[in-house]
Amino acid sequence: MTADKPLRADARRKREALLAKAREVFDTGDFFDLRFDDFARLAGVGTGTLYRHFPTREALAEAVYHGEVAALCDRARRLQATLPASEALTAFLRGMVDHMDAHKGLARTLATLMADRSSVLAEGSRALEQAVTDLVAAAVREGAVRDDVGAGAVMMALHGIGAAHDRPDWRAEADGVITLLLAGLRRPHSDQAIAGTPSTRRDANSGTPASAGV
Amino acid sequence: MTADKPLRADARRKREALLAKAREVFDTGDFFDLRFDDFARLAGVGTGTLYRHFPTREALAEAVYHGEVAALCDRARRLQATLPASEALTAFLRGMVDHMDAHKGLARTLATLMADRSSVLAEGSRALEQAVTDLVAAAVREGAVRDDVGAGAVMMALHGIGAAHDRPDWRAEADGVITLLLAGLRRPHSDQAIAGTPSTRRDANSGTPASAGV
DNA sequence: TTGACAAATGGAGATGACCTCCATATTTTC
DNA sequence: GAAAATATGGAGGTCATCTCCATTTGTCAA
Repeated sequence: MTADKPLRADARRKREALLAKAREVFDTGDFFDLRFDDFARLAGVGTGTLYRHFPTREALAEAVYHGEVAALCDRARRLQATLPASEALTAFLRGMVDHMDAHKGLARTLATLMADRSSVLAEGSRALEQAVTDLVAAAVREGAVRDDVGAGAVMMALHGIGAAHDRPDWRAEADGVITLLLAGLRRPHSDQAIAGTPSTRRDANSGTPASAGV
Repeated sequence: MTADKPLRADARRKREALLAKAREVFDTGDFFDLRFDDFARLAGVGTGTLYRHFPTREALAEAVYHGEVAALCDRARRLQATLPASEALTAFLRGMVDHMDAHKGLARTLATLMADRSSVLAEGSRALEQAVTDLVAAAVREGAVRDDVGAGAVMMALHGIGAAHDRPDWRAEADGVITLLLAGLRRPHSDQAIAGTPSTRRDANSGTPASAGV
């Protein structure tokens, strides 16, 4: 797919400088207060060069994001090889919050960029989603986790955690979300229904959207 | 707080026109492809007038959002008055997805704007959060729902649903999130722990962030 | 080493969106 | 119906974004 060309020496150097500065500025959270041109200057690079390497803010974000995702995927794989499936899942999700907490500015920035309708990042997170899918699938196979809710739902919730930066009580609430997810994923004992009735019956029906009330 | 002045007749008319057009364009999803100036023209209003009424895109969004939130809060109150607490909560959350599904473009637009670091909207959703908080609190009082996870977590997850527009299988996944939330909220039977151990013990400790993992 | 070709750089300047300002128009009040 | 108050609209200033190309830097063969 990506036929990566050998890239000349100085090009590589500048590119690296840009990425490094980007990670730094992302983490500080100052990315949006910065003129893109000024960012170039800050990284010791001309405007043209910046644009040559990263045509848009999103492209830059994507590159940074890739690193993040790769690290998380590694971690997922390591956990899956070490722990029983459901524990691996738990550890991964809990760790995810830790990670976001430690790099709040970055998570914040990425979530913001993600929300801009540039599905560029969605593409980048494909790998992450695969990792989560694997974790969930393993836990399902192990029998500890229900099989009627896909990993996509978990991804959505994670997205919510990332996007809800600037909530005053972010950490506690993020942990809360994970707790609910994990508790919710646990295979129901016998009584399928939770409480009350779903507004629309659509358990095994992913086609027709029901345009019910308000 | 907001000392609403009587507002002259023509002003009211223009304002209304702007809001109507806004709702329309939001719902179509074309809001971001539109120069703000052109939006004014589209609503049959001069640029100056647009800016007088809504100084920023976000201000406009907030106004539209207010209507949405009010409707949802009404619905929450109605449900709470009609149904047992846990059923009311279920119905509300399920209905929320229905609503987002029916007005996907609008939800999309709002979520995007929400993510731009303009906590203007966060302010606007205060009321919605209060409604959810009330629903959860009632369910807790009724004994059907755990009391160690606040409504904030639910808000986060909802935010995730809204923000994760443009997922190909959005509807099913959104339903999945709600299912997990509801199942997770159900008061645990006896075994508190879900599966495995949380990476950091912090159940009654909202202060120190643990910079663990990855 | 040197010459020649390819690749990359950087910053001056065009572009175009955003927002302000104020002369004119509309509404309200007395 | 006239004056005072309030609102309108669009021409034009401002400023971030991005393009273009003359110049510099790196690579490779002889």
